[in-house]
Amino acid sequence: MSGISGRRGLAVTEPAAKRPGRPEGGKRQVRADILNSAEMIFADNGYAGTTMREISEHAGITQALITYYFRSKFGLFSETFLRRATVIADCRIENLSQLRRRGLARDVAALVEAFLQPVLDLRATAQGRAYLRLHARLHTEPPNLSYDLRKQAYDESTHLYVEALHDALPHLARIDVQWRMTLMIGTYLYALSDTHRMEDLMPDAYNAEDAHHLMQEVISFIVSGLGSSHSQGVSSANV
Amino acid sequence: MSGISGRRGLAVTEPAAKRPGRPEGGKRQVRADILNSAEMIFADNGYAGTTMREISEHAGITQALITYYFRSKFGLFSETFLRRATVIADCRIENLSQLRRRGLARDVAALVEAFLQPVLDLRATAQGRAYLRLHARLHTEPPNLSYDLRKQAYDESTHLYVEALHDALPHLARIDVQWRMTLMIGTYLYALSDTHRMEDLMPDAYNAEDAHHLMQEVISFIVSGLGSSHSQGVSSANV
DNA sequence: ATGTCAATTATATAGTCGTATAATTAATTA
DNA sequence: TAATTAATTATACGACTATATAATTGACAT
Repeated sequence: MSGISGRRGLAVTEPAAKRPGRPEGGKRQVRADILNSAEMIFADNGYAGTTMREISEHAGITQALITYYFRSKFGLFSETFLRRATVIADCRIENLSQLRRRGLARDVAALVEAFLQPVLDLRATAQGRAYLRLHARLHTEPPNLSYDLRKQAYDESTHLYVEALHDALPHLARIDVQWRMTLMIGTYLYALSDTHRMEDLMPDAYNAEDAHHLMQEVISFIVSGLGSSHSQGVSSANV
Repeated sequence: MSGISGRRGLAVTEPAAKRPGRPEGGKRQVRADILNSAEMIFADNGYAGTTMREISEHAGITQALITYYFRSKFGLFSETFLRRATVIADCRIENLSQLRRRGLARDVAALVEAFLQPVLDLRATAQGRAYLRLHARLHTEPPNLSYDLRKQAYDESTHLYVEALHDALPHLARIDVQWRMTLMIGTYLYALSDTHRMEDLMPDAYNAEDAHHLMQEVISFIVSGLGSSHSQGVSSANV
């Protein structure tokens, strides 16, 4: 904009220096800036659909700086995902402990809430919603990208909840609990990441105020599904 | 068959000619071959992660032939998706009509089955399972890719089922029916596409009985979720 | 038989991708 | 203060991308 000084002012956080070399001030938190940009763009375009250039432009730095901090595209992707995933998993584990201390660990609804609370909270910020989309998308990315990350981040906490649910639903076989846990994850991932489609299906009635309503819908849907008895439905073999 | 030797024999279906020009026999159904290859590869790698080369090699033809039949990469993607989507949507509509004729249109479980039957049947073949993965993945692809396709293919039939479900669950507000319909779609998409990963992980332990069992799990989970009453759950505001 | 059209390969092109490396500047340390 | 390290830009590179075009061959109608 302003001639010689040549600051672009397009970066998300700060103008940033344009000359090579270490910039003057301390603490530029450019690392976090890169992660935030990556979170947004990976969420929107997926891994293969995202370019390093796009991220670096969004973050207001050069591509080489991404390599400097994260070694490679996949290194960046991995850290972007794990940054929040570990927090979510830890929070779920802590919530479960709290339920146990309060003697509520056999209440299915309480377990579902304890499991979902960390991701529901993410809906409060645009950055958090971006992560939710990234998270949902990871389940459809090629296994060589997603499998280890999912396993590393979520296996432990998910297994703890399967056990807790099995205690809360002792009449179910363990494998059935696992399936229902899977269905629950699919339900919330789709619901939380695909608000656009919801708006499409109900163009007139959607507003941000209904976030709480959606939460209740999701939780009651899941709680009912988890506790369903096999007898119902399946009326005729072929319709 | 031999003639000028250079046949490669690597194509999925037939040896195919190597020289330029129109090949000798009639009816090579190469168009369908391309669609099948595209279905597989788009399903595994997503739109951005798939290259025309990969598809053409898998189909045993040259890249230019894809452009010849489908104009562009997106043209191929679009036709790959719509080829089965229109069949699924039509089948759902027909199933609903049949339920109405048989007086079962107010049975929630019957409605769920009628809606799911076309996609459940796709699980019978590897090609069909590939489409299911592609279908699930479409919901996380960038909107400019997926929006119009989804809308064009599924909006009509989905709206018909929302109306039918509203008739079957008259105590619910219409918007709640729409929420639950969305949750149902998320549940089955995740369940059916994730199943493929299960098959990959334990190829030996997977059999048709388990498939039927899973189907019942999914249906009863969804039927319970659809009919859930709001009162349950939501025990304490913050866990 | 002959000319037109359908179906295919071969080749070229302009652009974009991830990554590697060198140059540069400031902060930190000895 | 001198040397080293951290953080940044600039530039280059080979591989790969989607697509366009030309050449080639057989089928088919006249």
